[in-house]
Amino acid sequence: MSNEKPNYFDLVYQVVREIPRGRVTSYGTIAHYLGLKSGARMVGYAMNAAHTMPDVPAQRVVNRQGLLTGKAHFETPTKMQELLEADGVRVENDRVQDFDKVFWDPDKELGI
DNA sequence: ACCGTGACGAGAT
DNA sequence: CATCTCGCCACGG
Repeated sequence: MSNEKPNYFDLVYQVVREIPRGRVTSYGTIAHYLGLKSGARMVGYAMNAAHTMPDVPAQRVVNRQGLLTGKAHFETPTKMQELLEADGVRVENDRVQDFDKVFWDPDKELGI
């Protein structure tokens, strides 16, 4: 049944919108939450098109190391860091400080 | 219709 | 411990 194909892009946007201000998460975490074990790339690619979607704080999504790998895709290379700092997240040398403290886990926060 | 590429991650060597 | 390779889905050429 389920003739509908799972549109992961949309699912990713839904999750990203739930990220609270001052928190961040990783591509792989979102992917895992959606059931994609190794679909982290998909999440990143979805973010590439996120600028077409409103209310999608892509700056709150970083890689597993807490690095702002996608900063180059923002309006300006420093925009991502500025947005994060505006959220209250400390960023230094393109890396989120206290990453484990500001980390937002959907499995934990939203529940499974 | 086919192939390559892409804001990543985990496992293998 | 560092490096390499494969896998995941979608989209462009």
